[in-house]
This record gives sequence, structure tokens and C-alpha cells, in this order.
Amino acid sequence: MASAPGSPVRVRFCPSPTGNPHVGLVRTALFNWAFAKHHQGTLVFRIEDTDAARDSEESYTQLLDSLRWLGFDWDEGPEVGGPHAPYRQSQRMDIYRDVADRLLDAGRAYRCYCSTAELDARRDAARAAGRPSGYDGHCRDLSAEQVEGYRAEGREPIVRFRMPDETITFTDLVRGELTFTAENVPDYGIVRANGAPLYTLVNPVDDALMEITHVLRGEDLLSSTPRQIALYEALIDLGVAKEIPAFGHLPYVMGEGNKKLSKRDPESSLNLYRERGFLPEGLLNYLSLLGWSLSADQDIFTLDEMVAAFEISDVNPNPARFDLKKCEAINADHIRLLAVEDFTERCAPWLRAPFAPWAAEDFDEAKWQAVAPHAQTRVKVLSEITDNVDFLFLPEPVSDEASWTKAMKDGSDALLRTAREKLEAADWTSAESLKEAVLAAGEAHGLKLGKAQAPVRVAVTGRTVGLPLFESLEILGKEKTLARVDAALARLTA
RNA sequence: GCCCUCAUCGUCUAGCGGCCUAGGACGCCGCCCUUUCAAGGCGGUAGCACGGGUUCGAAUCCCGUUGGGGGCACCA
Repeated sequence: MASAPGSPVRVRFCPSPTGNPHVGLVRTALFNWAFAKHHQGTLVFRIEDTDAARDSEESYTQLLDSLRWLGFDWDEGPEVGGPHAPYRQSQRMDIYRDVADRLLDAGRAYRCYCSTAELDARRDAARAAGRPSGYDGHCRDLSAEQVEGYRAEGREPIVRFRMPDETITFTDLVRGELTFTAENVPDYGIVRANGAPLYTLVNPVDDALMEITHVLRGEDLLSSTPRQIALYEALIDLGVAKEIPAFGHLPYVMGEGNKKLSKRDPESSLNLYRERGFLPEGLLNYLSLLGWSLSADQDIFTLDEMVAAFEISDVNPNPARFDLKKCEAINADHIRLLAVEDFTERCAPWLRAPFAPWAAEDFDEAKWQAVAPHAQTRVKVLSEITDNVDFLFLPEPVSDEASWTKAMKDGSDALLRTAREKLEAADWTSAESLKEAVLAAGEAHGLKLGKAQAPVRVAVTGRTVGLPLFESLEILGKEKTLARVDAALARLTA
């Protein structure tokens, strides 16, 4: 990315590597990326892998691979480095430990000895009494004797951030002014009892250290924003942070029903879309429409167009439902937009194992080149290509009984015999000539072309639906076509 | 339960006080084209959640109601 030195905008994308990347995460990445590009800013890519129990190296590798496939690039982060390296939080633990200690020394945080059971009991009681159910401040001002007592009991404390007793107001980039009162923003944990820092600490600390100016993230983090702002203020006092960034909370991407699309939903898996043959630009185009729009009457556009027009203030705050049909339709439009050579090239993965059913040595590049243009206008996703062209590379056409019974009526054998004669005599360098042959055969049996082509199509391709027939026959070639008609005839008269 | 948040066709959206008898897209339906299925072209279907205000005028501003979503962790 061309980042302009001195540009004020610094944004970040900071997923945690747990499981497959999902589409909501991609949408967040997209908006951050577009925002950075639009402002000629800097995009920082950071890995939040502080939860050893959930993060994995495999997920990390896959995350990087997915982001690269989508076409994203970043100015700082894994693989590219940068002035704030390392960009994996698992490698920055000493930094967090140091900040936590300083927060403790300054009285901005304290050790909390409450057990989980105690916390749960008091939370339930508060809830039952109709009071806010966050942490009640029990360990805020423990005396030396009390601390000694807890230690003697063998309790291991967590570190808790001390929230100031004040109302916090901030202007969300997509939602406007938001206010939270102190009693609803309780003190919260920032370091586990085992000494491992929590997201609540590391996220703002790294944002501060990496000088992030705009935080664009999911709506789920909206209510944690006031406590982050309070922590930021403490970090400023400590000299760790320079200023509080602006926050913008992106709407959820919802799944079927009315629930947030979760990682568990198969519909949310980015890999699924990749395997089905969605184009990165098609998928991204669709995803950008979830909460944003280029203009009142244009749904199909390039990433460059999006970048040029993207304003965070234009983002719509309401949750959007992921609609697979529309996603496919938009992808289909992008497939149509591809140059034929590009389309031909991008289909390559689906033209070989494990996607393609034919043997590698039976694949014929020249035939593929010839047939590709006919397929480009009818597939919604690239994976649909195999069924469309398998008749060219399989030794025998696929066996599809439903198609066979649908096309082969009484008299089909007679028709096929006539068609075979006419095809035998036709000019095989011209699809038009092949069409004339089948047309003539149809006329001989009182059938219009639409009816007459069906048995031929099924005999040669195995299916009632497919690419334009005569072009297909021409590409397949005379010898194979006639052999397949003969085979069908043999089956009909058996 | 408490707090936060959201609210235009089935779905995604345009709209930011008069241009709105609400525009586009997907879906669905019909027609055209046609060599099957698509693609393409044309047309149709369907919406401002409800109730109060403010205003000469409200989808647009305010309040309330209802409904949806989220948070209230030693997850992120």
C-alpha cells in the first residue's frame, strides 16, 4: 500500500487466530483497509493471540493466507514488519507486564482477590435486586491486613482496572454521541491470576503504542468502549499513550434467523466461499454492501471505486443479514466482467483434482480454451465450471438417469439415427452446420429444434441442460460425438 | 434484571424537512429473445414498526411504546 508519510490516519485490523476466518471478520478488515486507503493512511495488522487455550499456529497461517487471497495488504504487521514490531501479542508479553505494574503503582489498578464463586453470587444478588450486575468494587480499597488475610488463604489475585467515577461520553464515527454513566461501567480485569494479560489491557495498550488514530471494529465492542477510554486516559497520564483514538462501531453481519453470524455457522466460513469459487472482488463487493453503499443506484463496483468513495460516516448502523443469493448474484456479475483469459485462468483449480472428476491426462487445454467463453456467462461461482465442461474430458458422458428418461422418448432412436447421418455429413468446422444437421433430422421426424436437440444433448453430454449444444459438439469433435450417439443408440435398442 | 444499541419492500440499501403518489439491487412473477439451462432485454410484486409531538410541511427532528441485537468474564 502506498502510505503517505506524515499522514495522520493510522488504523488497525487485529483478529485473534481462532478457527477459520469468517465473513464478519473479513468485512471489518475490508472497512479498515478501505478507510486507510481512502485517507492514504497506514493500516496496521496485529495478531491478538493472548489466549493460548484458543489460539493456534494453524489458524494464524490460515488467517494470513486468507487475507492475502482476498487481496488485502498492510503497511505494518506480520510478514512486512514495521516500527512497532513485533505484531503478535504473544511476543509482547513483557510490554503488557510492565504497563500493568505501572498502572498498579499509580493506583489506577488494583489486585482483586474475589473468587469466581463469590463474584457469581454477588452478581446474581445484584441482578435480583435490579442493580447493575458488574463488579461491585469489593477489593478496591483493601487494607494491608485484608490483603494479608487473602494471601494467607492462598488466593491468587487478578489485576483490575479502577474506573473513574465519572460519566463517559464519546462520539462514535458511525453512531454519533454515546454516553455511559459510571455505575454502568464497572472495574474490570486486565491481568489473569496466572499473570497473563487480558484483551482488555493488551488491545488498548497496543493501540496506544502503535499510535492508532481510528478504531473501526464490530458493534460487539461498543459497550466496552468507555472502559477503554478510561484506560487510555490512565495510559496518557503514564506517558504510554498520546491521545484517545476515535471509535467507530460497525454493524453486525447476521445469519439466518436473527442471530449474529457466528464462527460455528458454516455460512460464515470464508474458506467455504473460496472453495465454491467466489471471486475475491465479488465477495468483497457484496460484503461492502453490508452497511455501506457506493451510491443510490450502483451495486457493482471495483475495490478502487470503493476506496475512492469510502467514508466511515456513511456507514449504516443497523445490522445486516447475509444473503447468499445476492452474494452469488454479485459474484456472477464480477465473473461476467472478467476478461476471458482471466476467467480461463481463474478456473484452473476446479479443472483438476480434487474438484474435477476426470483424469489429469484426459484434460485438453485447447478444448478448454475453446469452451470457456461459453461457460463464462452462465456460472455464478467458479466451482460450477466442472459440471459444465466435464463432457469434454470424461471418457464417457456422465450417467444421469433423470436426464436420460426425460430426453429419450419413443422415437428417439429413429431421430438419433437420422441425426447421426446428417452429422456424419456435416461440416465439423462450423457449429452452424451442425445445427442445420440436427434441425434437418428434427424436421424429418416432425420435431422442432428444441425437442430434437434433447436426445442428442443427453447422448453426448449426459445431461438435459448444459452449454450451447452445437458449439459443444464442434469442440468435442466428430469422432467422439458420433461414438457417443452410437452408444446411446445401442442402449436404446438393447 | 440492569445498561447500551438498532428500526425504509422478504433481504441489502438510497433518502440526511418540501425534489418521495419513497429510488436501486437481490429474490420472486410475467413477457421478449432462444438450441436445453442460463445470460441478456422489458415489465410487475412488495416497504417508511406503532403512538404522540415540533413544523406551513416529516421516511427524514424530538419523546414514548413495541420489536430485534449486544454487553454485564480471570473470551476476544
